[in-house]
Amino acid sequence: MVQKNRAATGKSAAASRPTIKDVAERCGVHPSTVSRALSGAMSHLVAPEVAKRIRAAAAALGYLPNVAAAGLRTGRSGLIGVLAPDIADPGFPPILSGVTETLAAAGYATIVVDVGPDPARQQELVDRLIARGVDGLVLATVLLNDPVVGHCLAASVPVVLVNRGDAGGRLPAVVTDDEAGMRLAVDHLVALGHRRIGHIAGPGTVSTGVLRRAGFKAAAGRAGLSVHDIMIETAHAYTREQGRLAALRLLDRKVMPTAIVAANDLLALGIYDALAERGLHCPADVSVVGHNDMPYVDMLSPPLTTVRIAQRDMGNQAARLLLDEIAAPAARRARVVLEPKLIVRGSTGKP
Amino acid sequence: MVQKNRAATGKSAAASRPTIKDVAERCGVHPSTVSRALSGAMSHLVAPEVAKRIRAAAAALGYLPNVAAAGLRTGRSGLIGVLAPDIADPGFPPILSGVTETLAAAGYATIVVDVGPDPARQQELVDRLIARGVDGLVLATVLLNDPVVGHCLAASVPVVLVNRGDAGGRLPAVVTDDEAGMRLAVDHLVALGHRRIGHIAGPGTVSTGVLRRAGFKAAAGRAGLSVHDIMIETAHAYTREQGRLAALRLLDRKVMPTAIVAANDLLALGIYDALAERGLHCPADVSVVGHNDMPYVDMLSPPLTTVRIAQRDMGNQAARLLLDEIAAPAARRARVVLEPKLIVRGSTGKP
DNA sequence: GGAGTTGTTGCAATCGATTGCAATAGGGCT
DNA sequence: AGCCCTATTGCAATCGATTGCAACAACTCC
Repeated sequence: MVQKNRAATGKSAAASRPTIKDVAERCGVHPSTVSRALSGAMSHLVAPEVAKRIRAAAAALGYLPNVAAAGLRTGRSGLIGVLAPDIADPGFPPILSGVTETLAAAGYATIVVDVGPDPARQQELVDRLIARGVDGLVLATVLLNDPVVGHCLAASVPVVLVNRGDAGGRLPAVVTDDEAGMRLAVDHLVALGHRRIGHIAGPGTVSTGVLRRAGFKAAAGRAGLSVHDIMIETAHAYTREQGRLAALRLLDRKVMPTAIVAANDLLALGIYDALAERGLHCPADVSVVGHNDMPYVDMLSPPLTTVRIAQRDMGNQAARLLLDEIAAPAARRARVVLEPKLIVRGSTGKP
Repeated sequence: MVQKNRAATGKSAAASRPTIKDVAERCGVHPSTVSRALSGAMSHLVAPEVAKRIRAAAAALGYLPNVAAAGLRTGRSGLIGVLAPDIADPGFPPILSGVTETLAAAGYATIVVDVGPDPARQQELVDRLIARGVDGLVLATVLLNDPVVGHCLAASVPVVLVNRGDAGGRLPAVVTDDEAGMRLAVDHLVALGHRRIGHIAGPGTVSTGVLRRAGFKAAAGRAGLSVHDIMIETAHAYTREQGRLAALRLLDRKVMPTAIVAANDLLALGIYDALAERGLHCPADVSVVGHNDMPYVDMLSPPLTTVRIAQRDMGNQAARLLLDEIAAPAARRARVVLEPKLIVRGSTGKP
């Protein structure tokens, strides 16, 4: 009687959604039959006419299968965790967009978590995601020697790195060719006639920081610049403000560079700030090259010359790699390296 | 023997994480005791010394409670679904950041879903989230008369709207005072001496589109402008490209406006594009005012004068509202309206 | 010394769906 | 007519954690 009542009340029965049992009762069949009829893989086991009746009843009741309950039984949650350094950083959304696009197409939902500055917190967040039963992890946050890598390996949960790699190459990753990107930037400046070139490097703890710095030095050497021609300052974080501070340090040196290559567009924004502060003009006094080609840098004054990396594509590929790994956990650790491209705009000119 | 083996093998036992049962066996107690010891609310029911032993064993095993299983029993998942119009739109991340910040502090994780253009898809995505057992929903995507509102009401799942409202005010929402924002913009331009002012309105299907358009008209009237002084073009979407097209329509009229107010910063970017295309200069030929103060519009050329809305705060308040609603489903439908602020930069000047 | 507390712990049902196995019915075959 | 095979369905265990209820011990109090 009670059930009858509940069924009759229908949706006004507040929080309690209809379950597979309600559908079964309404059709006079066993819950397992309903499960099979709605399942896709097992639906060939149920008579077509009965299946149709069940689908109709499910629709009429507004039945939605409880994914968590199914996941408990099957051991797969259909959830993927994504660790982001900072969602508000305009460089990240395109990557995320690519990741979710590919994962959604494969039936996965994504939980995005902002890590913040504390790396210890990162480990805890990974645990929280594992506790939620994620089927895999995308990390856009790893440091070069990050304990979280070992942690993930120990937990034997499928993981891919995106945008940043780890030192040992112990996990599959999708990154860009950081050294090639810097070579594009330096060669462009040298071709314009620059010889005193500065570099604002990213933090020494992340792969893009050290690889782009190394790429800068290598490219300068290959172009025939001496160690006295180049000057490097390190930004302590990939932020506009840290870019400004590092740029000021560069501009206050005895001999000022005629061009500056930033490891990141956000740092380049900071260079613009510093130049304005010193009353200098770009590109007349100092040329500036960014890195990443984040959205809308073509609207800056002057439009930013920068190294474009295929962020959305990076996200797509990372997702695909993760799906592969979920399907075949034994698969080899892949490392995809994407080619960057120089986009010349108005922030670079002859010295 | 088998269990013993598995326990001894420890973490190398591949996919199978330790369960509450493993912890219980290791301590020689019943699983329910472990649950209580680790629970927080029920931990006062277990002897302190036993609790300590249990916590130690849990840590040693690397035990993480299976959130999905707990949720199945308790009926709460600790998940909140967020529907976004477009993660890549730079106006959205600050809102999202505020939402997740407040929700994370309350122990909730968020699933962010990009809706895309198709509204029917939105309904399906809501269903998918409900099937995942979300405890609440944040919608940043609703149209003025959106069927999804009724859908959510029928499903009796806690919901708040953010940034955009619905026509009937049937759901709690956190929005900005769109009409006040337009008044700020129009008054500023009129004070500078402008009389022929154009407006690029957002789509007529979303609240910000119609309210800002109405606010523009009202402000113009109040400032003494006649209907012949003002001219309005509608953008079919909040994108740079649609802004460009609408701006071109405005610039090609017989009498050109000396200033244009955009319903959105992205549309304002499109105005910049259109001006460049026609060889016009801002603010010398045409002044431009944006709306939202999205990140880095201060770096544009010229820096954009715009109406700032407190996006992060908006996200925070929306999350808080949702938490209230989850705690007390019967609570009254609140509507929080935030005050916008005019940020004057270089894109506006005398006509 | 017996009754009544208080503090701890175990038992077993439960959440909703999935799936291997058993059971049934009906058809075709010899 | 009897047997086997196949198609369809039901049964019951299971995933991992939570929680009301019962059981039990130690202790207090009269």
